Amino acid sequence: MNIKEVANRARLSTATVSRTINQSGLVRPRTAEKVRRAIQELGYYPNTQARALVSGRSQMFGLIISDIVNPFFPELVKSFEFAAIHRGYEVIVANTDYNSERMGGCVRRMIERKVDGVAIMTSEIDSHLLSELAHRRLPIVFLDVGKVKPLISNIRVDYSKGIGEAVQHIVSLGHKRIGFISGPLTLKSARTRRSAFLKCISARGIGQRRQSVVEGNHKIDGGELAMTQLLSLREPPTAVLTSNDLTAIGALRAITRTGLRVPEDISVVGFDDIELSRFTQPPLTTIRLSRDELGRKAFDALYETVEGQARAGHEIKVGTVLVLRESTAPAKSKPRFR
Amino acid sequence: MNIKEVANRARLSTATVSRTINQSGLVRPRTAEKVRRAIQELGYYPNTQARALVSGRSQMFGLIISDIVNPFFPELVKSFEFAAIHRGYEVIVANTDYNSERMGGCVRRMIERKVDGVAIMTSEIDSHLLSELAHRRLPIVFLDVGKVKPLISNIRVDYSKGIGEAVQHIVSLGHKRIGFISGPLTLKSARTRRSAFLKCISARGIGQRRQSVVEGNHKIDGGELAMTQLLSLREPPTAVLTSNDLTAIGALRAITRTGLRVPEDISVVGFDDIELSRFTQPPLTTIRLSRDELGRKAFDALYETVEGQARAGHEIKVGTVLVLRESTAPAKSKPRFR
DNA sequence: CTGTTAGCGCGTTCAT
DNA sequence: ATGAACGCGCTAACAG
Repeated sequence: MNIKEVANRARLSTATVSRTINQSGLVRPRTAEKVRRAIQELGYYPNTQARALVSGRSQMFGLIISDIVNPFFPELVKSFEFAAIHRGYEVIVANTDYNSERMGGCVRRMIERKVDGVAIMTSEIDSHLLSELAHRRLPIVFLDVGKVKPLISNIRVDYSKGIGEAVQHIVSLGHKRIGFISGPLTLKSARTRRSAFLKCISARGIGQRRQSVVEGNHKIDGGELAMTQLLSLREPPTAVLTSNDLTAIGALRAITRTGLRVPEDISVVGFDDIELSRFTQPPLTTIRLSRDELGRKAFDALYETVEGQARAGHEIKVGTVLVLRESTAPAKSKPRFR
Repeated sequence: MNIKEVANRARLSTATVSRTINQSGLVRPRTAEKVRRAIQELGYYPNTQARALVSGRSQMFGLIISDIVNPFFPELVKSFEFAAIHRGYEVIVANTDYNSERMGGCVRRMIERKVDGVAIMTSEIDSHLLSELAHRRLPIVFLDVGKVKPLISNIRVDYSKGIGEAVQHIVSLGHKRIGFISGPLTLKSARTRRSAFLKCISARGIGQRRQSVVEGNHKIDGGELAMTQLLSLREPPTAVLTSNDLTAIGALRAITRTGLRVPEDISVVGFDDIELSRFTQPPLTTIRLSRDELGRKAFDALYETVEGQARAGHEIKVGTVLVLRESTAPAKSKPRFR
């Protein structure tokens, strides 16, 4: 089943069939109709491989993420794919499992499959991989890494706005001792969030103790552990910001387990606004980073670069915004500790 | 950058290079070494498209799921991909969004991309799509749908064991009124789970009222709503089984909101054992269906069919097993209702 | 407007 | 053991 069979059936040449399929406009409507009928009757689909071979474009994008099981990513993947399909692109997804060595394998696969571009949405990037990539003249879009160049786009997340709003919110509720549970500091994104928080705090002239900034692992158990640490301080914070929602959920658990209540005794703020956050007990006040937007804009960046004539890279901003729910409340004058 | 350049550099023919790459064994070790060096120096990767074109095999599998955002699927996708990469296959994932019309588009994409096989892991399948697929001589693996034929494999989930264990567990705790919250009955999988439950119940000679089997939507809000219905009955059930964990989490919420407690007042059992279930309040007793196993076995089925000489379909069983956590407890003699 | 034909990069005969 | 040449399905350049 190929273009030749269609041509035979329509009693036309393969060229005419090809032109009809590709809407080149140089085909008489009546002829085109014949072609379409033949295609219909045979249930013919063009062979993408062959097309890719001759055109040099695979119409595929790679999407590299850390871990599809992390609830941060599925929405990102979904919106990226949605945008892609819409434009006739296919997506190859690869997980690095937070392992920068696996990244090499992912990139290799992408190159072998001749993708037209790659979105690298992980927070860890091996720098010597970058040179390998640049070498390939492959359009890439990064998340918060490196700088814009020809072929290289970048999505910049503006953490400061959302975190600023959160700190403002917490401060206006009368909280004085504000803690922070970061992600694993090996992750660039975790470091960025942490320093954005610290900057915000000090900009407001709030004294910040070293010990009330602790490290989690961006998972529930890490959040729980970290919160337990904070609770064991002589003067525990009355409000805690976290580096992602899973961490916040862990914190919720630690607090509840101790017999304290959220938000009456301690306020908690998450980060990301994953689906689940609406359903925690209590629903989580959190800083939303729209993965939907991230995925869509990542695709757009690649698409613009590939289809555009200049092949220029783009710099795209994505904002964060505070979502108020029920895990934050005014500070008690005398918080009840055991 | 192609095989010809490598050949030139190694002062050999493209045929020899090709043979070396494909391990045909017909190359003198010293010659092969030359080729490898040239490949190394040029950083050459074979063009997968061209290979696919000539070999007729794309080394890609399609994976069709309902919705990557549904926490049931990411693990499945991950294990499928893991197995695939391991064997040199690439994966194209497609979401139907529970929309059987979109399924058509997904299948179309798969065919266009000339995948070597498709795993259809959604619970809804348009029957007239099946004929289209069968027509293509495309290896397929289904989940609980249809029967095994040449090229067509099937994964059968044995719901009865896990559900049997759960019912047994609940009954042995002294519960008499056992409710069930199903998934949307438009979904085959939901209907299967529901009827497995009903069969179990009646097999044990437990009277089952119609009204204590209600329909959810496999999401948290649906579970909450359905549980609210159950709670408003004159004699609400003292234990509730659900069609998936999200539903169970919704039920948890509804119960807690009413001022009742889990498991003291009402026991809840989930289904699937998603990651999250360990972290609910209380941790969820649930019937585990390993998505990991599902993904791996789905890949294996396709792989065996494609690489095997007989191209036969396979029937693979996947079991379920009860995971005891803390959302179930002995029935109170007189449950406290408001 | 339509047909003929030359590659795209590679695997695979068929020679040597 | 190695090389020359054909063809996979398609698009594009050139002819008509």
